[in-house]
Amino acid sequence: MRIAGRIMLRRGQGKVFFLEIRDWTERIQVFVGKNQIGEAGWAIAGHLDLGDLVGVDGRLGFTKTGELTVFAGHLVFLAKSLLPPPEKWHGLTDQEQRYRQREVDLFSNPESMNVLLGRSKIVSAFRSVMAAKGFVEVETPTMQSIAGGAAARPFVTHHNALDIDLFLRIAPELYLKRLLVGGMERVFEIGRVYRNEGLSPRHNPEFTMMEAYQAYGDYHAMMDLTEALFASAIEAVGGGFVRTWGEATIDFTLPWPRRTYHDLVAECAAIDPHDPDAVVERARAAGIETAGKDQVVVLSELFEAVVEDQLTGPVFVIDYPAEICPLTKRKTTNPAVAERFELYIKGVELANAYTELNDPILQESLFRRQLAGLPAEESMAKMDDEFIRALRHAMPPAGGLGIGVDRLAMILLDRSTIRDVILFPLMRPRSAAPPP
RNA sequence: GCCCUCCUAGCUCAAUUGGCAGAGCAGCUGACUCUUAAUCAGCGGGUUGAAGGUUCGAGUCCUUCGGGGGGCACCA
Repeated sequence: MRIAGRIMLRRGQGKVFFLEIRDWTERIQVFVGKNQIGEAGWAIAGHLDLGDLVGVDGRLGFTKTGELTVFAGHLVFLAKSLLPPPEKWHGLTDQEQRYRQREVDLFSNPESMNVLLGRSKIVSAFRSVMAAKGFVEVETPTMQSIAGGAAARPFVTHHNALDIDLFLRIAPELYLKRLLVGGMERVFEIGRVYRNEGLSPRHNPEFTMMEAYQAYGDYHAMMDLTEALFASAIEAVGGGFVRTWGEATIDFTLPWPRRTYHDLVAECAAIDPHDPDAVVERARAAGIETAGKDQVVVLSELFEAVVEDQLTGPVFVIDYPAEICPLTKRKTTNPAVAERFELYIKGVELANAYTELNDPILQESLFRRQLAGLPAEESMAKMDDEFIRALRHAMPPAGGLGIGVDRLAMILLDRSTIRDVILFPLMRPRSAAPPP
């Protein structure tokens, strides 16, 4: 049999020694004996160090102690490690180095390898589900002249030939909806979005979002799709539907509860959300500044302060106040309520979806309106003339969905920080001179 | 931006009240043909993140700076 991999351990015993070789799936022991591989092979073997990559041809068998072993008949030097590997027992434990030198982390800590391969399984599962449901994967601009589709501070860059500033996208939403207008009835995109905001265990400036749009669907269809996607992701990484995340236990058994925003505020804050005085009073009690802010902005901040942390299991929070959802269709029975949901798990927002607003007249007026208490930067409502023009050609009624892939990976792979599920999280560059 | 905390050999970590900077692994030399983080004998390896200060004496105390981690804020 023939194997290749990195030398992780070497145990010498005179004219025979044992190697532990690891590839990205497994480790196996190799027996190398002077009499067995001959003078030339023994000469090569003398130069092997921990960290080197070698190829081995030999017979598969068992040692005296019963360990599965490749008895080397021939050794091939594949690549030399000039730098010493991390300590063989503890591996690389320093967080900074694990992120800065991810390649070393990956080959020395199998746990890290499994987590990051697990992330890839989740993304593959998403693609399989979407393909099975007839969605096509597309790619839309990541450099945009208007950073629309979400509320976030964008990164700015510059195109020299056109001499224009461009924003790195904060969401692909508006372009994907233009594809609906064009007749691509089921589209999705998995890609990076960029938000110029702080770093935290749940925030990296670039992160991966999946957005999907389904013509003739609505937000209920998106809830069903979300459940199907998560179920498939859970099956892909294994471990069942009742899972631990840190100290917590999360039960993903389908279906998940669908609770209205209104009911949750009433329940968690113990007030009537329709009573403006009660909302303001309760918000002040929670330490929220209310002066000069619209009622819905206060309500929204109250929701975050009082409700979000109590949303433990997977729960769809549905039917948001229309004023804070400028891209969402209103309920035909109640125009004050938008057909939107957010999926929360242990207080973390994992998904956000709408029945998409497809009325160009209303959309334009919502883009022009600015809610009091919200600076332009924090508003989703940014005028995008190209998008409005597209809507004027008639966009089919549709459901749209966005899922934070990194946060899902964190929860399904039981990691407490988003940096553990991103191959190369953003770090401040080292100022010291790099090694030669 | 604010608060807490950490930074000692390539890696993992010690160093008592402020009193000679150490160990294991890795490396080098030697012994060993069935080991399991192999073992045994020996040898090298340091501007203790940086600069300044207090002190007879600083890895240890103080100040500033750099970097990391955690938390807060931000992220509707």
